[in-house]
Amino acid sequence: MRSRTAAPPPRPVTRKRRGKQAVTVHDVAKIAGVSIITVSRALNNPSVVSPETLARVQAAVAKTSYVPNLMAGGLRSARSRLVVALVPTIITPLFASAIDALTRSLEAEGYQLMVGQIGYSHSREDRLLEAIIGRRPDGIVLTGVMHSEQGRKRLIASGIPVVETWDFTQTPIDMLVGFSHDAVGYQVCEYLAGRGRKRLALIGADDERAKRRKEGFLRAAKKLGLREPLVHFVAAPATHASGREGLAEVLKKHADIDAVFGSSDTVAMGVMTEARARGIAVPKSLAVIGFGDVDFSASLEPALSTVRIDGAELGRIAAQFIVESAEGTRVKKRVVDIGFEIVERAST
Amino acid sequence: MRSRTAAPPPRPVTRKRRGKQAVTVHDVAKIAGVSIITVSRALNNPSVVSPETLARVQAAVAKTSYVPNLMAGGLRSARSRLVVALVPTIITPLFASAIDALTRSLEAEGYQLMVGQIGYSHSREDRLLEAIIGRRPDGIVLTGVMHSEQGRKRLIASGIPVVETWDFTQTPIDMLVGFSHDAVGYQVCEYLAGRGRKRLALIGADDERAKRRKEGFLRAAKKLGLREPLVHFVAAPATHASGREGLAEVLKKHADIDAVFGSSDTVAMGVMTEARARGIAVPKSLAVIGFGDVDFSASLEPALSTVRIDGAELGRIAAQFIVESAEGTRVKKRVVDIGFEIVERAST
DNA sequence: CTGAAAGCGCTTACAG
DNA sequence: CTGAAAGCGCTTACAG
Repeated sequence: MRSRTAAPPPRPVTRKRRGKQAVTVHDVAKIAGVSIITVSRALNNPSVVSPETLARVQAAVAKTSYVPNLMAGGLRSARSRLVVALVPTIITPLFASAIDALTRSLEAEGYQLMVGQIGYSHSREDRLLEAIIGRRPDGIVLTGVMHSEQGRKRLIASGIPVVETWDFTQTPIDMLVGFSHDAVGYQVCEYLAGRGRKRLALIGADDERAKRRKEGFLRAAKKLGLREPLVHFVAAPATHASGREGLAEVLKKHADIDAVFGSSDTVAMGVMTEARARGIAVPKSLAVIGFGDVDFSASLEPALSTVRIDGAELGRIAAQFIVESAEGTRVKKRVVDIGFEIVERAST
Repeated sequence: MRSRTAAPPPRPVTRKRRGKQAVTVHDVAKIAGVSIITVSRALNNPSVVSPETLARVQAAVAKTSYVPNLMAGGLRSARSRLVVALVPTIITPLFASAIDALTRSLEAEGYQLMVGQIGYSHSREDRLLEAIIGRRPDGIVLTGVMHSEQGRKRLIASGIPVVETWDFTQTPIDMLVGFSHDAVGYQVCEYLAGRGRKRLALIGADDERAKRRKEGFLRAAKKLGLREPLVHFVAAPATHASGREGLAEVLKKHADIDAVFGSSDTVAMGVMTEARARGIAVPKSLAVIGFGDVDFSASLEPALSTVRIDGAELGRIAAQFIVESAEGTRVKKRVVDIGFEIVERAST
């Protein structure tokens, strides 16, 4: 007995338990015959406890099916080990390989990725951001989202490391891994011109990045002395149907269009479908190129030319940025351009 | 001064702050001139505080950009207000509308949805489950995943409410909203037979649900006196390319196949692509029907017949199950069959 | 309508 | 290598 007048009261046996879940460090410690801090160390830093102690703790963990409460750990350590990725919608096949690589890379370092869909509208953004910041993630990865000034301010104010991806902006919030959409547009135009195409059109979504591709595309066309390309934009997200309608609209204005750059492979597929329905031969009469090189692009008939981004590499770099920031390492190179590649297939 | 020998020491002014983030209830309370519990009430239960107090707290919150730490709140209240949805992969368009409805319904009740991808392999399942249970979510929604016995046991042991979706099993873990895949297979077979098709094939992924559709499909074929349908299954997830290859393989065995049921609309699209490449007319020589009624199905050429599931309704019901469980309401009807609908379009 | 105290389940110093 | 105490930032009783 120490200097306190009374021993601390034992933990009440009657405390509420939510089902069988509420196994705590205390239960494990008791069974293993050690203190709670030793249980914590055995789990988080096993090399500093003796082999026998480790074994006893592990046996107790197994016996009780103990799963540490990460809210408690995160609260005390100010390290949630949670990373949130924000995407426009959960289904965009474009981001699949990047999200996948991000998940795996973070997992290898002991972090978990959770995905939140922010939608293309800005209305829910504020509430969602609050809910996310409230969880105190160790990092946030933005994938093709968040361009409201208020949202940006809120993120900066939160002090949470932020990695923007799939883009290359002049004013990154924090860290960035992406590529220049302007350059994509420019080079795709050059590529189509190099294949002998002269009367171009651009079809797809009106999101920020597509708009920047448009600018590069139009600039290149001007420089190359081509007729100004027709632009048909619809509200994001653009679909297969958008591609079909887009081609129909574009042909109304100029029946002589000989090449289309779609804002995604899905849109480009829609363009090809509409062309076929109208008896327009691809690529003979109309060249079609997409963006993203997704799952189905290579196996379409004709196979779809497209722009490929190394999503896996992008995901790995984003993970590295987050982990280094969370570990307190100074991330030196905070902006990475991963480039892109034009993939030539039968459709052009 | 009360009976303690010394006043509690003031909160140290030097405590570490992570950036500007570490605004706490204490900071807000100080500025508003109230106690921390009043701040908590103003935020969570505003009707019980006086209008003037409420206004002062709200002003202080705005001034400090305070975002409550949900880890702390969740730890104390044993209510994380977090729901986790587990999907095979983040991109499956099939689940998009359900995830979307789930997100919105939960949000309306003050819960957040986070999506975790479990993959089709079972190798990462255990670690992922531990990471999820560790966050103490108020509910878990399973979407076309989790059939390892160990995983099921672990979930049951956790005591967390679980809703299984997109399926109708004999032994639900807890709650369930789905439909019978066996019935889908049976009725699709009847439908194709009703359209005069006699030599059927099934192409797609080998996941649990597709296998059950197969069983219904084969049973119906037998009952109707049709030749036993050819089955070509590939490892999940099946792609557009799987559909192309599948048709090629099936035709090697029986060149006279006159109808194909794909395990997803993407697979069915691949089947149509391969048919076109081979000069096989759809639907004249070959009827094709898919599963899921996704985004692009209606705008393909020919438009794709398919099986539609009301994903939005499914998502809403799943959200209701979780919220009622979390609020302590006894959920009476714990199993809901939402059925399905065969959508006839040009491809059949 | 408002507040002081206690405690959720961990991990961080600090000590030995 | 191991442990007792303190505290992360909230919310829950309990009291007035």
